[in-house]
Amino acid sequence: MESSHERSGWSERAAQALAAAGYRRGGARSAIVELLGEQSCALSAAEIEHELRGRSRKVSRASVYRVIEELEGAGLLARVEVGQGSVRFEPALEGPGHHHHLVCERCGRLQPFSDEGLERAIRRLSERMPARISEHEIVLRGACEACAPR
Amino acid sequence: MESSHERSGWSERAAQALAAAGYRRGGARSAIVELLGEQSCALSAAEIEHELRGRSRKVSRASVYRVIEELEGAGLLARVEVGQGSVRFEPALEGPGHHHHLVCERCGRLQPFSDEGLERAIRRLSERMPARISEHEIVLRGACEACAPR
DNA sequence: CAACCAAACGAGACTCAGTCTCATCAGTCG
DNA sequence: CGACTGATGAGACTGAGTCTCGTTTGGTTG
Repeated sequence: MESSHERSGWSERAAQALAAAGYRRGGARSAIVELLGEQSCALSAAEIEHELRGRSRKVSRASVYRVIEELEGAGLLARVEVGQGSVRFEPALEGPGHHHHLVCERCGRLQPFSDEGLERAIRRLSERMPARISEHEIVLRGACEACAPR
Repeated sequence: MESSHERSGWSERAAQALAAAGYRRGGARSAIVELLGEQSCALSAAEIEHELRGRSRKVSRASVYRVIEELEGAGLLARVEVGQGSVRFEPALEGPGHHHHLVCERCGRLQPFSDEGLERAIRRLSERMPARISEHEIVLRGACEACAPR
C-alpha cells in the first residue's frame, strides 16, 4: 500500500513525461491524469469516464482510451487483467510500488499486495526460460478478509 | 507440455464427470469435449466454434459458452487470461499438469511452463495473506525463443 | 493581436466477445 | 411408444473497446 503523497507525485511525473514526449496540454488529458493520481487502486475505463462526467469536466470515451494508451506506452500506467473480461488501470509506481492483486471472488474487490519471495522466484525463473521476459502479472483469487475472516 | 495419452484421458474423465453431475449426453457437448481433449494448449471460444464448424459437427456459439461454463464449474477446464481482452481455455490436468503461460508480445503465441520455486513462493505467500486463496494465475510477457533467440 | 496549423477532442457509428431468450430437438424413463 | 425435461441452435442483445471524421484549441509565427 502506498502513501498518498507518493501518488500525487505520480500525476506530476506523468504530466512531465507526456510533455517531454511532445504531447500538448489538453483538458481531457490532464483531467484523466489528475483523477488517476488520486486513486488508491485500479479503475476501469468506464469508471474513469463516469467519474469525470460528474466532476471537473466531461471527457469522451475515445479520449479515455487514447490517454490510457499514451500513458501505458510511456510506462506510467499498469494494466491489470482482473478476470471475467474486466480490465483495470492504475498508476505504475517505481520499484517499491510494484505489486500484484488479489481479487475477491465474493465481493469483487481488488486488493494489492507485494512479496519479495515471489519476485525472487520470478527473477530466477526468467533467467532459466528460453525467452526474454519483460513483464509479469500475478492474480490471486479467493475470499478476502472481509468476506471470509479467519 | 504433456504427453498426448494424458490428454485423451482428459476427455474421458470430462465425459464421466459431466454424466455424474447429471448432464445428458448431447452431440454439441461431446464434440466440444473431444476437441478440447486433442489440444496441446489453450483455445479461445471463437476458435472452438470455428474449428468445429469445419469438422465433426456445427455447434452454436451459445452451446460453446454453455459447455465451457459447465466444464469450468466442474474444475475440468482452466481459463487463461492472455491479455488484450482475449480469453482462452484449456483442459485442466491434475497436479503435475498445473502450469502457467508465457505470452509472446511479438507473435502472440502461448507457451506453457511450470516452476516449483514459483509454486512454493505462492504457497508461502498464501499462508501469510489475510485471505483464503483458492487459485492463482501467472502470466509472463516477453519475446519467445523464436522471436528473440539468444 | 491575428491568423494559421497541427494536435487534441467529442460524437457517434462500428466491431466483436459474450449473454440471453425462446422455439425446437432429442435422451431417457415410465 | 409417448411424454417430460434437458440440450441445442438461431439470432437478438449488451457492453467494452475501436475507428472515423468534423470541430475545437494550444501554440507559434508574422
